Amino acid sequence: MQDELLTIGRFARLCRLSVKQLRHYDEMGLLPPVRVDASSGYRYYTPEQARDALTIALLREMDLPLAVIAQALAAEPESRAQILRAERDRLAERISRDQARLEMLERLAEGGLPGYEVTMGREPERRLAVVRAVCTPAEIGEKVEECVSRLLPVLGKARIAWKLPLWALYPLDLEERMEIAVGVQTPQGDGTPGLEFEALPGGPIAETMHIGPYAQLPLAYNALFSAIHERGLRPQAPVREAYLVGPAEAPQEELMTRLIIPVQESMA
Amino acid sequence: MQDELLTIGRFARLCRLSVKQLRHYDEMGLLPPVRVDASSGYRYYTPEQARDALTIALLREMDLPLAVIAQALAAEPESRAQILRAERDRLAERISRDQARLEMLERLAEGGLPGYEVTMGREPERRLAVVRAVCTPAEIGEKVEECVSRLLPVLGKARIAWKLPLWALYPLDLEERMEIAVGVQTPQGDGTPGLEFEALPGGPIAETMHIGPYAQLPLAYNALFSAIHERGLRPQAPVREAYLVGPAEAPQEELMTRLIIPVQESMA
DNA sequence: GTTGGACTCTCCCACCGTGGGAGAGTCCAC
DNA sequence: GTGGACTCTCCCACGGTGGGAGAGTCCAAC
Repeated sequence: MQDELLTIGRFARLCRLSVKQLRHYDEMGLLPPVRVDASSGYRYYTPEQARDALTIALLREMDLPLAVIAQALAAEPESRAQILRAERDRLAERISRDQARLEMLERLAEGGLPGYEVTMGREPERRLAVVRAVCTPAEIGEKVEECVSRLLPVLGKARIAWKLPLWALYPLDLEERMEIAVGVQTPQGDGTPGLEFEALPGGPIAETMHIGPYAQLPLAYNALFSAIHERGLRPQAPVREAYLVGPAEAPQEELMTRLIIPVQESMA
Repeated sequence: MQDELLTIGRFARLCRLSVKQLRHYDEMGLLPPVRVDASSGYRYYTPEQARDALTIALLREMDLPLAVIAQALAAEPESRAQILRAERDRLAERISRDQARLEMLERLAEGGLPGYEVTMGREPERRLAVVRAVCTPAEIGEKVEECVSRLLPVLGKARIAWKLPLWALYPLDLEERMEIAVGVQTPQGDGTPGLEFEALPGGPIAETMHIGPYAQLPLAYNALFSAIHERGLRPQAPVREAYLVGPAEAPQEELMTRLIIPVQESMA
């Protein structure tokens, strides 16, 4: 008795979808009714279509875009699994982003925005031995780690004396292609292969201390840049981070990072 | 020197916002420029406005709606913290929903949709002693637990003999106000205060077995309803779940739940 | 002065998925 | 054949952002 045709309203109730949704899925070719009456335009569905409709509802529940669902429904099981895995990864990434957001929001809600004390001061000249990398804003964490694990062996092999803390240098703007540098202060090492040098000029800077996970650094930068702009100063690249207490020495919550941004009087 | 005025482009670069965004925030009154040239319409910002702009950027980064950001900026610190806490809760809830989605997607990607074997069969008549509750789809889990912890003491006190498994009954449609029932099969107990009785008629049913967390039940229902509709049958309320292995006996991954939906030949 | 290039303005349209509502037409049971 | 429930199409709304058209403005270099 499968030939029985269902009007859109009935079919919608069966599948827990709205009539609007079904019409939309028809329009976009995702789930066309088996029959559309030529004169009245009425859509008619068969009960067998409930399988696809339910699957659509299920995948929508998981927030897959309709376009992706369309692909998945049309694909062979293997490439369908491929698509679903890709969506799973997308979702997993969103969750981890949201986790970071949640922790920041937590901190904001508890401590309020004024949680950071920004100090204007002067930095001495420093000469850093660095290694460099290019990355997107999202990759910063891993790239810095990678840089550290490239840097330390080179320093060791060349028997270069250096002192903590580790430093990292960043451009002022978070672009899709940012060049970063990770290094340590040292007077030695000229000409060591794999090593480059960065002369950080001394001068006026704004700084603050961030205590907590690196994912919450944006809070500190918010305070820092606010303070700089409010004073009518201009930030100067590169932004410098000094890792006073790093992940090897303490848990996430106790990491200490000193953030330094060189500034220049804007008009003077 | 704070009186220096910035054009929208400069200001946008300062705050890592796009010109479009700034114009939008102006239109909606969230961040109006200090000065708008009457004849040219040019917007001019002061460096002090960077604080608000950066805060907006920060909160947007955490996905707060602009309307909420506007509230938060305008509010006193205490009610601001209130707002942020509310947003935090919203985000936390989204994360947990996404977690459930992720697990389902995982299962879908690995096992594929055909992971469920649906059996058509017959159920005998059953008489359940139940307690009832009203809830939204999201609350089902906790409400069922609560029902169980209401049910068992009543049964114990009234010295009613009953047998496992625990059953739950649900309406066919997941509405905002769903009435659910949780109970056990027993021939006794008439008139016990706090206890109601539900006579489940025997007859044709469709069933499947779900193994895994309750958050993944939608997958099983998808298969179950698909099978029912494909055969041209009509599901009959109430949907029955039998908790063969519950959370007290096994970890999440090993929970066993039997899903039963009574059916009726659609035309016969 | 004038010119050119970088900037800005406003206005409209697009995305995504869904819902609301208008106004007209259709189905079916009584 | 009539009423009520259903369906149709078409447009607009939400959120926040971006793209692009076409016109106007600013400022520095010549």
